[in-house]
Amino acid sequence: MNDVMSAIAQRRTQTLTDIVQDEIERMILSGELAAGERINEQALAARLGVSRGPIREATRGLVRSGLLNSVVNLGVFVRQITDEEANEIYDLRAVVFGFVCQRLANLITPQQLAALSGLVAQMDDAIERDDGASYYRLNLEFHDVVLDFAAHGRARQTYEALIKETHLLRQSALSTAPRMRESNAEHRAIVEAMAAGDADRARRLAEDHAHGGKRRWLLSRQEAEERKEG
Amino acid sequence: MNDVMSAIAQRRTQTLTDIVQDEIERMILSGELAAGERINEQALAARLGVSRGPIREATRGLVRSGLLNSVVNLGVFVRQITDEEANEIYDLRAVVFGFVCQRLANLITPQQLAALSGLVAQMDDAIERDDGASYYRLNLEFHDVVLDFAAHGRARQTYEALIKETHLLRQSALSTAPRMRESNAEHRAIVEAMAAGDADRARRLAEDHAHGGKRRWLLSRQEAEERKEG
DNA sequence: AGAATGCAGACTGTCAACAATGTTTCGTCA
DNA sequence: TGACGAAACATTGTTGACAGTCTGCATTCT
Repeated sequence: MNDVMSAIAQRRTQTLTDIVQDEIERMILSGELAAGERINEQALAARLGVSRGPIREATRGLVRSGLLNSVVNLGVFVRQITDEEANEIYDLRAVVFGFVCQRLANLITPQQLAALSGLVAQMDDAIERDDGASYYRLNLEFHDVVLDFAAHGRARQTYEALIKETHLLRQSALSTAPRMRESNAEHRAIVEAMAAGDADRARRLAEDHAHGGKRRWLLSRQEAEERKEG
Repeated sequence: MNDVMSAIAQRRTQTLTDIVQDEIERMILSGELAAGERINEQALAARLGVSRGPIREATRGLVRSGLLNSVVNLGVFVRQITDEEANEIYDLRAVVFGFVCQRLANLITPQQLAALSGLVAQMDDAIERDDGASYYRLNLEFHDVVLDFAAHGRARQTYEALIKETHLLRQSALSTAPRMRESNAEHRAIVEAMAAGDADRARRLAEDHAHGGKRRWLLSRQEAEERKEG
């Protein structure tokens, strides 16, 4: 019964194009589609059991949001991000996250502060247990919750679009314990600035934290290169 | 001869969908399509002499970039921006413009400084001549040039997307002389901060300037309301 | 042997038709 | 007269087919 309801509701609010778009997005972010790879319309249409129309409409949207790029008469490809573009994306991420934290510092409630502190504590635990997977998940949740609390829809939207693009980098998310410790210390400092109601400091720390993310990315990439060469 | 070349080049780089997309975007930004208005696929297809396929693909892209929104089985509509959304967009614009000016302050050349100063002077002239149209054009050019000089593709892209969204507000661009003077004084201050190499100050001034844009928008809207009531 | 040409297959770009959904009009009944 | 229902119309969602373009390979010519 509930299935039927949800199926109908689904059908009422989602078109095939929407479903296909989500699916392609998922395939890209999960790495199922590698950067630079071409999307074969016919093959994908056959696999999903739809015609090429919805596929083409879906890819159009993803082209516009930067996940794909399109070449006339050749098709659409999963976007390959250059180092320079990655740098720029990180820059903007830092700026937007800084803004969000500045804003949140001015309107955060004690309950929200407790929630953020709790997450930081949980991340500390995960580091002690050397549980990288949990840390990764909690880290995502921390940023997600901050975006939620800041209650700024457009900032959230922009930030999430940027995050999706960085996912195109397919960077090894694995991080060493020292790096996780460093990152979480920055989290704690941000929360403390918010607790003190020091919006400017919260902003500066948040920007530094995001830039730290770029630095840690560059480091882990460099190490990967060295492993490959050695 | 050159015509042939360009015609082929056109065909090589632009598909019908691209052309339609540009056209719809133009129609929205020029006000030809009002906010909230529905886009009739058949009618538009007939007018442009194409089939509905390219129209649908084009609208999909514009939905993704926020200029249109789509309702299943009803069609796509020119997006209507609420006051809250407009506020949020102005917030982000300020943040991005601040970042751009901060960056530019660190790498601007004497020639570029001279170019910006020149624009500020021209705007002063336009104000003295009470030439609102010229001021409007020069103001756009000033921001455009700043974005250019800053050489940050992603920031430019994000900023321009935000600008397009604010165009959905269809605000009377007319501005009074005192307001233009205020705005241009802010321009001059930004350029001076850049000349001094004071990136932090340039950033702060640029953010204030963008927030001033929001304030001036609210004022002119309020006046419009009062005119309507009175 | 190497370069140019022609051909076949695969794929994208575009279109027209069909199916499903929403809206309006008009007639009927209380 | 006004509310209700059904049929006609308009519009979107989806599909399959056709035309144009690109790629790779075989063939031909030098």
